[in-house]
Amino acid sequence: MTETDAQRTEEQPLRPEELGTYFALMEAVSLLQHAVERHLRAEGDLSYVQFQLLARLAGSDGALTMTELADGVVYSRSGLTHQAGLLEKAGLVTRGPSPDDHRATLVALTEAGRERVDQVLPGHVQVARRLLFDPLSAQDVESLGSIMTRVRDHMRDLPPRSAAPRRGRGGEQRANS
Amino acid sequence: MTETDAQRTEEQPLRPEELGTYFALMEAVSLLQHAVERHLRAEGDLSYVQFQLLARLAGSDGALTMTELADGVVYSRSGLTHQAGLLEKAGLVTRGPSPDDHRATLVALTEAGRERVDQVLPGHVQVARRLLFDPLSAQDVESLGSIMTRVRDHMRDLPPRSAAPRRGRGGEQRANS
DNA sequence: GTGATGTGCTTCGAATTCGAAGTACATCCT
DNA sequence: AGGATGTACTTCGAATTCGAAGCACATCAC
Repeated sequence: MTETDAQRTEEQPLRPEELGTYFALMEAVSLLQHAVERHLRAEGDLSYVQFQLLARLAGSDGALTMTELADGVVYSRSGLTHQAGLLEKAGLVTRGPSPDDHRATLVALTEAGRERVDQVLPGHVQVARRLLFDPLSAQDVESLGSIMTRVRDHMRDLPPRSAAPRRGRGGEQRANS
Repeated sequence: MTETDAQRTEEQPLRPEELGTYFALMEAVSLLQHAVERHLRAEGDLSYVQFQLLARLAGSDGALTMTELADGVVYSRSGLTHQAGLLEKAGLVTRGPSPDDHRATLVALTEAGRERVDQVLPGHVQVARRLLFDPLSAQDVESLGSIMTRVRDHMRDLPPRSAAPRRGRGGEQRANS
């Protein structure tokens, strides 16, 4: 974190090295995500989002509010409402009002939900291992983890909305037609 | 530490190191993808897929068939048909029959399509730089590129089908139709 | 206490994606 | 040739996602 040029984020194009890295990253993750999704659908009749929600509930032993549950998984509350409704209809979670906040909804995992997670988790892990970790060395895994953790934390701290990132001095205008 | 190669892809759970790497990777790319998508929509009224298609056409100067164009971008031909139709209706590409294969459709970039790409590319690159490359050193970029290129090529070479999750018991035969 | 603002969640509509079935052309086998 | 198989692409229907608008509750100001 020593040499951080303040002007790097200006108008400079990406160098070939960076471009290749960017494309490889996006395509690899896209492939991985589709493979994982297909496996989850086949083995447990779950979408990736649904699995993420169940896994997050399994992780934190208590119940979570809709907003806490959505954090980092979906980008709209309505999407979560839909998925939570499906999971509830499938008997994998329960929804109930919070005693604390009477406008919040607490979501909790049912026994069937926990079983479903346990059912698909091994296969999920196996796909990740075969597609992602097999061609990597232990050193690669550590580097990748360090890099992506940094990137993720960086993005989380950035203004999530495009709300005035920095008092655009000069041309921010978009001559649209 | 002893490496049991043969059983790595078996039933072993991921070690905490690997799990953290996996989650960080997926979440970071998800965040990046959403940010990029929003930017493309705002600046050029394009979805990420549409931009990828246009960029791919701009890269290879000639025309491409639908299948070539879809490769690595969408995972169903029907999705490409839909998007190509939208792009054609917007005047960004043209579709015509191939003189070689009379069942293939050649897609080519129009002048307006090239202009659109040039219009959104700087902003796209800027988002990628700000979100992805800013917190990374040159060494990180190189490592990430090397790792993800390897992973991507590994996935491309794998059997794309998810068949035979277990040793083939039961029938896979289609005695129908 | 009453009103104004903010938070949590849910409909509602539009856009996108995929898989399965269908059509048109090409290629291979006998 | 003639027929079977394979390839390229296009409808068609189902499922998912997001954003905007709306409702219910909470919190703050006066």
